[in-house]
Amino acid sequence: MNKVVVKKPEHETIYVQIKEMVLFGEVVPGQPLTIHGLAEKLGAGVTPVREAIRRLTAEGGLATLENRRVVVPTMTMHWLEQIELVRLTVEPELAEIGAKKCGLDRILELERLDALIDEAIQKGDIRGYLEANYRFHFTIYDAADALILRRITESLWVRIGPSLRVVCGRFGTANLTDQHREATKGLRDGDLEKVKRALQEDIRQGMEFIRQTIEV
Amino acid sequence: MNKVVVKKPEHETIYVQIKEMVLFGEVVPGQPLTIHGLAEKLGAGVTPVREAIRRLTAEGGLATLENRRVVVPTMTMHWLEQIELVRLTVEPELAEIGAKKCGLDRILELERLDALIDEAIQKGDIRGYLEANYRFHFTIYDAADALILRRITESLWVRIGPSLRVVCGRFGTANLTDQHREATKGLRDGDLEKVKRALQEDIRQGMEFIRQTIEV
DNA sequence: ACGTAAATAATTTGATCAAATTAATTGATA
DNA sequence: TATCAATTAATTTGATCAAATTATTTACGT
Repeated sequence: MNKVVVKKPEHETIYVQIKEMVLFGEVVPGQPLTIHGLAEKLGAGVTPVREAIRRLTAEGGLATLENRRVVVPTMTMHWLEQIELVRLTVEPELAEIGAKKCGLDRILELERLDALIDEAIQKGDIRGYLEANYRFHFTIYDAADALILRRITESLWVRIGPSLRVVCGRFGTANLTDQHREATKGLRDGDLEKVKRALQEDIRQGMEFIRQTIEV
Repeated sequence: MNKVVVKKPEHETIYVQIKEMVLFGEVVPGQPLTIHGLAEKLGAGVTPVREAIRRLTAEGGLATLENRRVVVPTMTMHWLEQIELVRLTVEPELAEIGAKKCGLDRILELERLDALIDEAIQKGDIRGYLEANYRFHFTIYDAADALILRRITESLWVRIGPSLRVVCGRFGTANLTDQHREATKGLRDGDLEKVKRALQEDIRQGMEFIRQTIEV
């Protein structure tokens, strides 16, 4: 009867929920969020929501104005360049390390996710696309078992989530392209360099899409 | 009478205080921290302390165990490598951008801080050394005005703060070396490449010190 | 002495409330 | 109608308390 069921505190659960709202485009750049509003929407008390917001703010997914108001940050060209620099350094590295450790089960999972992505694109399901795309990337990254790089990467993804939502909304999902097929092929062939290059190109394309939605 | 005095909330103040405890070595790797203990020590209520801890945990300066206990994380070789990779990418970049925008006032400030560092080394003042060293680096980085890179860097520094404290404690401050003189010379001469190389070398040296204190 | 179970203490967690702060609305005046 | 001050409403903030959880101590039997 060795119960290893570690009951997680509510602020942890709330944190994940709000993070996914940001990550998967349920929230729009510039949108103001109130503590009460979130608490009500999520059916939670105000205390756990506050802690979750602080955490997400520390990660860059939200921002507190000097008025103490919490908003979803809007992307700027200046930020985009910084994010791209770090993504292009960290994510291909994560992908290379991860690719070495990817077993067949994980490769199959990746191919399943890639199919899900295509399906979401077909249906124009923005939320579905964003979620499957996220899970595809982080399924590789998680294999790398590099906590710090992983957390840095996640903090960059929460920053671009709302912008990706705008991209999909403006241009539709049909025009989206990615390098996932190349990546999974590389994985199957054990070609680490191919995986790395695929991720690099995938990131560049993604950032380019976002770049087009930023007003000068 | 345009009063622009924005009174900051207490959790913000507490956050800064705890962060500096971590950053400047007032806290030791593995050390447990309690919410009540911090609240009492800092003369604050328990609510702001909780929010500050969540924030710092998100940045990696603290960690919550599965027991819900909060501790100062201990460095591992695995983490060290990840931190070094990102530091060597981001900080020289920040330094180069920052160096371009450094006016004379900032250069003078840097030389003042460098003198402070030497003084602290002389006196064996660990806390003084760590604080001056931090301010030296971030005086350059702040000039770059690149918020995202700056926050990533800060999150790496809170991870190494406690370890640097251990380094100083074990080997003494007398054996510390840095490349600050090279950096300030480069700044005065407008030699951006020199500044960048100095920072790279400075980081490499610092990480090497820490590496020696990690048990295998 | 040693290990184990029960009891006690300490801590975290989340709800609730009052005070402070900020935003929105109203109404008066030009 | 537009502007500005005053009022009202909404929100954040921090303290406090009860419940839940975890750690520590005590007591007991071998």
